[in-house]
Amino acid sequence: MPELPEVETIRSGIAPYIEGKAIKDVIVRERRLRWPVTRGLKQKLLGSKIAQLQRRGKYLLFTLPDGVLLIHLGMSGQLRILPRMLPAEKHDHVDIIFNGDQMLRYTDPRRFGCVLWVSGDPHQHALLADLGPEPLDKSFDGAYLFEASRRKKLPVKSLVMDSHVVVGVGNIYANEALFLAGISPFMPAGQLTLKMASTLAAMIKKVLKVAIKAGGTTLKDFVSAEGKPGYFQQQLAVYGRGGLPCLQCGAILTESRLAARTTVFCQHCQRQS
DNA sequence: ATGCGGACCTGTTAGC
DNA sequence: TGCTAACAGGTCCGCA
Repeated sequence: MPELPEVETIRSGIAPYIEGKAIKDVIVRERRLRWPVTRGLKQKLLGSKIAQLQRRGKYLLFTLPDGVLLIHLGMSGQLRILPRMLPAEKHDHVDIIFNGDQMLRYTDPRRFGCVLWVSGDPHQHALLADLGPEPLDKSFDGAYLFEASRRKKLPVKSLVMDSHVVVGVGNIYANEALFLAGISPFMPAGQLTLKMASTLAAMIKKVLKVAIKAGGTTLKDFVSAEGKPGYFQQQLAVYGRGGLPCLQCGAILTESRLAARTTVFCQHCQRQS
């Protein structure tokens, strides 16, 4: 479900409800996520206050006095603020209950996400240590992307979706950014010029920023912490528009598969090489 | 080292 | 209507 804008929407939506709140109870109904939910999670969390909620790529980091709660939503994860006593449904795997009347509920039908306790510096954790820069940071720019693409034969779309190169760019926004940059998703990364890499980096930033402002993209079931959908889908130029006319030139958009992911582009507007 | 395909899961939808 | 196959917003791992 979530790419960077959706995770950021969740982060900013949840933060005011939980920062400074003490944890009163923790209920784990299903430990079998991507990695097993940390044993003894309840003991780690009970009684402590969440100092802040940060994001690194698509990971959420809940900072507590003795460590960090690391949550990833995978493809189908949801994180919502709900009334404390709301009955659990089928895929409601973890509840974190606060003093007062609210809880944070983790729901994930496909169970590709994770809920892990990390003691010590979370950025040293194996899942975070090797991540690339944040796309909205200054360190991610054309020069960086150009350098990262040298001697690479893989398609440029796969390059920008590699979290070790840059975090947060999933299938929707990779398609959109490549369209805005006028670059074919299939172009071998090593064929990018510095100018193309600069345009692409700029378009990645642009599309992510606009999507964050819109509260993310709701194709099917994405909802924010408060249960509200996102609105960026109204601005998608290519994703989900295969077979429809290109908004720029009117040619029919091509839909194909690249690395087992749906890829939509305009053969006229997006250069092959 | 690089790049690809498979794997992990369930739910929904398209097609016969 | 019902069955089956394909597909879905992620990403780690093993293999060539």
